[in-house]
Amino acid sequence: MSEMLMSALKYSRQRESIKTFLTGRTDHPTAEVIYTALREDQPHISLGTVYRNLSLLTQLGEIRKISTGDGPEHYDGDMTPHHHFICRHCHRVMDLWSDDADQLVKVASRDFHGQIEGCSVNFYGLCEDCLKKFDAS
Amino acid sequence: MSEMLMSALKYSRQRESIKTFLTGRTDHPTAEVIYTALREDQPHISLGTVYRNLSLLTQLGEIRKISTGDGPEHYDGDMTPHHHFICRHCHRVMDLWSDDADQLVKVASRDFHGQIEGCSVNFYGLCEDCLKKFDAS
DNA sequence: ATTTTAATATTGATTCCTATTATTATGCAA
DNA sequence: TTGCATAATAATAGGAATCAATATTAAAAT
Repeated sequence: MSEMLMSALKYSRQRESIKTFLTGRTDHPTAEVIYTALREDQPHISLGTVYRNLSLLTQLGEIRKISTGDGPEHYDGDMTPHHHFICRHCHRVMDLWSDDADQLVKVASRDFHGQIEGCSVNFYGLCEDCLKKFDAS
Repeated sequence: MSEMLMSALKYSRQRESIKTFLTGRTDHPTAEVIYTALREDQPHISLGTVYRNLSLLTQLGEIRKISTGDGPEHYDGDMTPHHHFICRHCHRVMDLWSDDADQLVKVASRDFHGQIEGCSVNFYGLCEDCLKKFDAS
Protein backbone atom coordinates (compact mmCIF):
# COMPACT_ATOMS: atom_id res chain seq x y z
CA MET A 1 0.00 0.00 0.00
CA SER A 2 1.39 3.38 -1.00
CA GLU A 3 1.91 6.36 1.32
CA MET A 4 -0.87 8.16 -0.48
CA LEU A 5 -3.37 5.43 0.23
CA MET A 6 -2.15 5.20 3.79
CA SER A 7 -2.64 8.83 4.57
CA ALA A 8 -6.03 8.75 2.85
CA LEU A 9 -7.16 6.08 5.25
CA LYS A 10 -9.69 7.45 7.66
CA TYR A 11 -10.28 6.15 11.10
CA SER A 12 -12.96 3.52 11.43
CA ARG A 13 -14.38 2.06 14.60
CA GLN A 14 -14.65 -1.35 12.92
CA ARG A 15 -11.01 -1.42 11.87
CA GLU A 16 -9.98 -0.25 15.33
CA SER A 17 -11.93 -3.03 17.00
CA ILE A 18 -10.57 -5.67 14.62
CA LYS A 19 -7.04 -4.55 15.46
CA THR A 20 -7.78 -4.44 19.19
CA PHE A 21 -9.45 -7.83 19.09
CA LEU A 22 -6.43 -9.38 17.36
CA THR A 23 -3.76 -7.86 19.60
CA GLY A 24 -5.75 -8.93 22.65
CA ARG A 25 -5.43 -12.62 21.91
CA THR A 26 -2.63 -15.09 21.50
CA ASP A 27 -4.53 -17.52 19.34
CA HIS A 28 -4.85 -16.80 15.65
CA PRO A 29 -8.48 -16.43 14.64
CA THR A 30 -9.91 -16.63 11.14
CA ALA A 31 -11.99 -13.86 9.52
CA GLU A 32 -15.12 -15.83 10.36
CA VAL A 33 -14.19 -16.13 14.06
CA ILE A 34 -13.38 -12.43 14.28
CA TYR A 35 -16.66 -11.58 12.58
CA THR A 36 -18.70 -13.69 14.99
CA ALA A 37 -16.94 -12.27 18.04
CA LEU A 38 -17.23 -8.62 16.99
CA ARG A 39 -20.89 -8.98 16.18
CA GLU A 40 -21.67 -9.33 19.87
CA ASP A 41 -20.76 -5.69 20.43
CA GLN A 42 -21.44 -4.40 16.91
CA PRO A 43 -24.37 -6.39 15.54
CA HIS A 44 -24.30 -4.51 12.23
CA ILE A 45 -20.71 -5.22 11.23
CA SER A 46 -20.51 -7.23 8.00
CA LEU A 47 -18.22 -10.05 7.02
CA GLY A 48 -17.13 -8.01 4.00
CA THR A 49 -15.97 -5.24 6.29
CA VAL A 50 -13.94 -7.71 8.34
CA TYR A 51 -12.26 -9.12 5.23
CA ARG A 52 -11.53 -5.68 3.79
CA ASN A 53 -10.00 -4.38 7.00
CA LEU A 54 -7.97 -7.53 7.60
CA SER A 55 -6.48 -7.00 4.12
CA LEU A 56 -5.86 -3.33 4.84
CA LEU A 57 -4.19 -4.02 8.18
CA THR A 58 -2.06 -6.74 6.58
CA GLN A 59 -0.94 -4.36 3.83
CA LEU A 60 -0.14 -1.70 6.42
CA GLY A 61 2.02 -4.21 8.25
CA GLU A 62 -0.03 -3.95 11.43
CA ILE A 63 -1.07 -7.59 11.45
CA ARG A 64 0.08 -10.81 9.75
CA LYS A 65 -1.80 -13.32 7.67
CA ILE A 66 -1.01 -16.98 8.32
CA SER A 67 -1.66 -19.45 5.50
CA THR A 68 -1.98 -22.86 7.07
CA GLY A 69 -2.28 -24.62 3.72
CA ASP A 70 -5.50 -26.23 4.86
CA GLY A 71 -8.66 -24.21 5.37
CA PRO A 72 -9.15 -20.47 5.75
CA GLU A 73 -6.48 -17.90 6.52
CA HIS A 74 -5.61 -17.08 10.12
CA TYR A 75 -4.54 -13.70 11.44
CA ASP A 76 -1.98 -12.66 14.02
CA GLY A 77 -1.81 -9.27 15.73
CA ASP A 78 1.67 -9.86 17.07
CA MET A 79 4.29 -8.46 14.69
CA THR A 80 7.31 -9.55 16.73
CA PRO A 81 9.31 -11.92 14.48
CA HIS A 82 8.30 -15.45 15.33
CA HIS A 83 7.25 -18.70 13.71
CA HIS A 84 4.07 -20.75 13.80
CA PHE A 85 3.16 -24.32 14.51
CA ILE A 86 0.07 -25.83 12.92
CA CYS A 87 -1.39 -28.99 14.42
CA ARG A 88 -2.48 -31.46 11.77
CA HIS A 89 -5.12 -32.88 14.10
CA CYS A 90 -6.87 -29.98 15.88
CA HIS A 91 -5.71 -27.39 13.33
CA ARG A 92 -4.77 -24.91 16.01
CA VAL A 93 -2.13 -22.33 15.15
CA MET A 94 0.40 -21.67 17.88
CA ASP A 95 3.30 -19.28 18.30
CA LEU A 96 6.78 -20.66 18.26
CA TRP A 97 9.53 -18.37 19.42
CA SER A 98 12.90 -18.91 17.87
CA ASP A 99 15.50 -16.20 17.59
CA ASP A 100 16.66 -17.25 14.14
CA ALA A 101 14.23 -15.27 11.97
CA ASP A 102 16.74 -12.59 10.98
CA GLN A 103 19.47 -15.16 10.54
CA LEU A 104 17.28 -17.13 8.13
CA VAL A 105 16.82 -14.17 5.80
CA LYS A 106 20.52 -13.33 5.92
CA VAL A 107 21.62 -16.86 5.07
CA ALA A 108 19.05 -17.14 2.27
CA SER A 109 20.03 -13.76 0.82
CA ARG A 110 23.64 -14.88 0.37
CA ASP A 111 22.94 -16.96 -2.70
CA PHE A 112 19.78 -15.33 -4.00
CA HIS A 113 19.95 -12.57 -6.58
CA GLY A 114 16.74 -10.82 -5.66
CA GLN A 115 15.55 -8.83 -2.68
CA ILE A 116 14.22 -10.80 0.27
CA GLU A 117 11.90 -8.66 2.37
CA GLY A 118 10.49 -11.17 4.78
CA CYS A 119 9.87 -14.80 5.51
CA SER A 120 7.30 -17.02 7.10
CA VAL A 121 8.10 -20.29 8.77
CA ASN A 122 5.42 -22.83 9.50
CA PHE A 123 6.02 -26.03 11.41
CA TYR A 124 3.63 -28.95 11.06
CA GLY A 125 2.94 -31.89 13.34
CA LEU A 126 0.98 -32.77 16.45
CA CYS A 127 0.56 -30.35 19.33
CA GLU A 128 1.09 -31.42 22.95
CA ASP A 129 -2.62 -32.00 23.61
CA CYS A 130 -3.23 -34.08 20.50
CA LEU A 131 -0.08 -36.08 21.10
CA LYS A 132 -1.44 -37.09 24.52
CA LYS A 133 -4.77 -38.12 23.01
CA PHE A 134 -2.98 -40.31 20.47
CA ASP A 135 -0.78 -41.88 23.12
CA ALA A 136 -3.80 -42.64 25.30
CA SER A 137 -5.68 -44.47 22.55
CA MET B 1 -2.18 -42.12 4.85
CA SER B 2 -2.21 -45.56 6.44
CA GLU B 3 -0.73 -48.72 5.01
CA MET B 4 -4.22 -50.11 4.54
CA LEU B 5 -5.35 -47.17 2.48
CA MET B 6 -2.10 -47.21 0.54
CA SER B 7 -2.44 -50.82 -0.50
CA ALA B 8 -6.03 -50.11 -1.58
CA LEU B 9 -4.77 -47.49 -3.97
CA LYS B 10 -5.15 -48.69 -7.51
CA TYR B 11 -2.95 -47.53 -10.30
CA SER B 12 -4.24 -44.72 -12.47
CA ARG B 13 -2.75 -43.33 -15.63
CA GLN B 14 -3.95 -39.86 -14.65
CA ARG B 15 -2.18 -39.90 -11.28
CA GLU B 16 0.95 -41.26 -12.91
CA SER B 17 1.02 -38.46 -15.47
CA ILE B 18 0.41 -35.77 -12.83
CA LYS B 19 3.37 -37.09 -10.85
CA THR B 20 5.56 -37.34 -13.95
CA PHE B 21 4.59 -33.87 -15.09
CA LEU B 22 5.50 -32.35 -11.71
CA THR B 23 8.84 -34.09 -11.30
CA GLY B 24 9.78 -33.07 -14.82
CA ARG B 25 9.72 -29.37 -14.10
CA THR B 26 11.50 -26.97 -11.80
CA ASP B 27 8.78 -24.33 -11.69
CA HIS B 28 5.83 -24.86 -9.39
CA PRO B 29 2.59 -25.06 -11.36
CA THR B 30 -0.92 -24.63 -10.00
CA ALA B 31 -3.69 -27.21 -10.41
CA GLU B 32 -5.08 -25.17 -13.29
CA VAL B 33 -1.72 -25.11 -15.11
CA ILE B 34 -1.25 -28.86 -14.66
CA TYR B 35 -4.79 -29.48 -15.89
CA THR B 36 -4.30 -27.39 -19.04
CA ALA B 37 -0.96 -29.03 -19.83
CA LEU B 38 -2.16 -32.61 -19.32
CA ARG B 39 -5.24 -32.05 -21.42
CA GLU B 40 -3.08 -31.85 -24.52
CA ASP B 41 -2.32 -35.56 -24.25
CA GLN B 42 -5.42 -36.61 -22.32
CA PRO B 43 -8.27 -34.42 -23.52
CA HIS B 44 -10.76 -36.07 -21.15
CA ILE B 45 -8.91 -35.53 -17.89
CA SER B 46 -11.01 -33.47 -15.50
CA LEU B 47 -10.02 -30.66 -13.15
CA GLY B 48 -11.55 -32.61 -10.26
CA THR B 49 -9.26 -35.55 -11.01
CA VAL B 50 -6.24 -33.24 -10.95
CA TYR B 51 -7.26 -31.80 -7.59
CA ARG B 52 -8.04 -35.19 -6.07
CA ASN B 53 -4.75 -36.70 -7.16
CA LEU B 54 -2.74 -33.68 -6.09
CA SER B 55 -4.28 -34.13 -2.63
CA LEU B 56 -3.56 -37.86 -2.67
CA LEU B 57 0.03 -37.40 -3.78
CA THR B 58 0.53 -34.73 -1.13
CA GLN B 59 -0.86 -37.04 1.57
CA LEU B 60 1.39 -39.84 0.35
CA GLY B 61 4.36 -37.48 0.64
CA GLU B 62 5.25 -37.79 -3.02
CA ILE B 63 4.78 -34.10 -3.78
CA ARG B 64 4.55 -30.86 -1.79
CA LYS B 65 1.91 -28.17 -1.72
CA ILE B 66 3.13 -24.57 -1.57
CA SER B 67 0.75 -21.97 -0.10
CA THR B 68 1.84 -18.60 -1.37
CA GLY B 69 -0.73 -16.77 0.75
CA ASP B 70 -2.02 -15.05 -2.36
CA GLY B 71 -3.89 -16.87 -5.08
CA PRO B 72 -4.08 -20.59 -5.82
CA GLU B 73 -1.88 -23.30 -4.37
CA HIS B 74 1.31 -24.32 -6.16
CA TYR B 75 2.78 -27.82 -6.30
CA ASP B 76 6.34 -29.08 -6.21
CA GLY B 77 7.49 -32.54 -7.26
CA ASP B 78 10.91 -32.14 -5.67
CA MET B 79 10.89 -33.60 -2.15
CA THR B 80 14.49 -32.68 -1.37
CA PRO B 81 14.37 -30.33 1.64
CA HIS B 82 14.48 -26.79 0.38
CA HIS B 83 12.75 -23.43 0.78
CA HIS B 84 10.76 -21.23 -1.56
CA PHE B 85 10.85 -17.64 -2.62
CA ILE B 86 7.66 -15.94 -3.78
CA CYS B 87 7.94 -12.74 -5.80
CA ARG B 88 5.38 -10.16 -4.74
CA HIS B 89 5.38 -8.66 -8.23
CA CYS B 90 5.35 -11.52 -10.78
CA HIS B 91 4.13 -14.10 -8.25
CA ARG B 92 6.61 -16.68 -9.44
CA VAL B 93 7.61 -19.38 -6.99
CA MET B 94 11.31 -20.24 -7.00
CA ASP B 95 13.46 -22.80 -5.22
CA LEU B 96 15.87 -21.58 -2.63
CA TRP B 97 18.47 -24.04 -1.47
CA SER B 98 19.62 -23.61 2.07
CA ASP B 99 21.08 -26.43 4.09
CA ASP B 100 19.39 -25.38 7.32
CA ALA B 101 16.06 -27.19 6.94
CA ASP B 102 16.91 -30.00 9.38
CA GLN B 103 18.55 -27.59 11.76
CA LEU B 104 15.40 -25.45 11.87
CA VAL B 105 13.21 -28.31 13.05
CA LYS B 106 15.77 -29.37 15.63
CA VAL B 107 16.09 -25.89 17.10
CA ALA B 108 12.32 -25.38 17.15
CA SER B 109 11.72 -28.77 18.77
CA ARG B 110 13.91 -27.85 21.74
CA ASP B 111 11.30 -25.65 23.38
CA PHE B 112 8.11 -27.09 21.94
CA HIS B 113 6.20 -29.81 23.74
CA GLY B 114 4.58 -31.38 20.72
CA GLN B 115 5.85 -33.36 17.78
CA ILE B 116 7.21 -31.39 14.84
CA GLU B 117 7.07 -33.44 11.67
CA GLY B 118 8.03 -30.91 9.06
CA CYS B 119 8.30 -27.28 8.19
CA SER B 120 7.85 -24.96 5.28
CA VAL B 121 9.79 -21.78 4.81
CA ASN B 122 8.64 -19.10 2.40
CA PHE B 123 10.61 -15.99 1.61
CA TYR B 124 8.88 -12.95 0.17
CA GLY B 125 10.23 -10.05 -1.83
CA LEU B 126 11.25 -9.14 -5.37
CA CYS B 127 12.93 -11.62 -7.69
CA GLU B 128 15.99 -10.68 -9.73
CA ASP B 129 14.01 -9.92 -12.88
CA CYS B 130 11.42 -7.73 -11.17
CA LEU B 131 14.12 -5.91 -9.22
CA LYS B 132 15.76 -4.93 -12.53
CA LYS B 133 12.48 -3.67 -13.92
CA PHE B 134 11.93 -1.52 -10.83
CA ASP B 135 15.47 -0.13 -10.98
CA ALA B 136 15.05 0.73 -14.64
CA SER B 137 11.88 2.73 -14.10
C1' DA C 1 -17.40 16.25 -0.51
C1' DT C 2 -15.24 12.22 0.29
C1' DT C 3 -14.65 7.97 2.74
C1' DT C 4 -16.71 4.19 5.02
C1' DT C 5 -20.22 1.05 5.69
C1' DA C 6 -23.47 -2.70 4.85
C1' DA C 7 -25.66 -5.64 1.94
C1' DT C 8 -25.54 -8.00 -2.12
C1' DA C 9 -23.62 -10.05 -6.07
C1' DT C 10 -19.77 -12.09 -8.06
C1' DT C 11 -15.51 -14.40 -8.62
C1' DG C 12 -12.23 -18.02 -8.21
C1' DA C 13 -10.52 -22.08 -6.09
C1' DT C 14 -11.66 -26.29 -4.44
C1' DT C 15 -14.72 -30.09 -3.12
C1' DC C 16 -18.71 -33.01 -3.62
C1' DC C 17 -21.84 -36.09 -6.13
C1' DT C 18 -22.80 -39.90 -9.09
C1' DA C 19 -23.16 -42.50 -13.25
C1' DT C 20 -19.70 -44.48 -15.95
C1' DT C 21 -15.13 -46.42 -16.84
C1' DA C 22 -10.65 -48.56 -15.62
C1' DT C 23 -8.04 -51.56 -12.81
C1' DT C 24 -7.41 -55.49 -10.05
C1' DA C 25 -9.05 -59.93 -8.20
C1' DT C 26 -11.39 -64.32 -8.72
C1' DG C 27 -13.07 -68.58 -10.77
C1' DC C 28 -12.94 -71.93 -14.00
C1' DA C 29 -11.41 -74.37 -18.14
C1' DA C 30 -7.88 -75.68 -21.27
C1' DT D 1 0.48 -72.34 -15.33
C1' DT D 2 -2.09 -69.67 -18.90
C1' DG D 3 -6.14 -67.64 -20.79
C1' DC D 4 -10.37 -65.71 -20.64
C1' DA D 5 -14.86 -64.35 -18.55
C1' DT D 6 -16.75 -62.21 -14.77
C1' DA D 7 -17.05 -59.97 -10.44
C1' DA D 8 -15.53 -56.55 -7.12
C1' DT D 9 -13.89 -52.22 -6.22
C1' DA D 10 -11.60 -48.02 -6.92
C1' DA D 11 -10.97 -44.03 -10.05
C1' DT D 12 -12.68 -40.84 -13.47
C1' DA D 13 -15.46 -37.16 -15.80
C1' DG D 14 -18.45 -33.69 -15.66
C1' DG D 15 -21.25 -30.78 -13.49
C1' DA D 16 -23.19 -28.77 -9.43
C1' DA D 17 -22.34 -27.07 -4.96
C1' DT D 18 -19.52 -24.89 -1.49
C1' DC D 19 -16.59 -21.77 0.66
C1' DA D 20 -13.42 -17.97 1.08
C1' DA D 21 -12.62 -13.69 -0.57
C1' DT D 22 -13.41 -9.58 -3.57
C1' DA D 23 -16.10 -6.11 -6.07
C1' DT D 24 -20.01 -3.20 -6.37
C1' DT D 25 -23.07 0.20 -4.96
C1' DA D 26 -26.37 2.95 -2.56
C1' DA D 27 -26.77 4.90 1.92
C1' DA D 28 -24.58 6.72 6.18
C1' DA D 29 -20.97 9.02 8.65
C1' DT D 30 -17.35 12.35 9.26
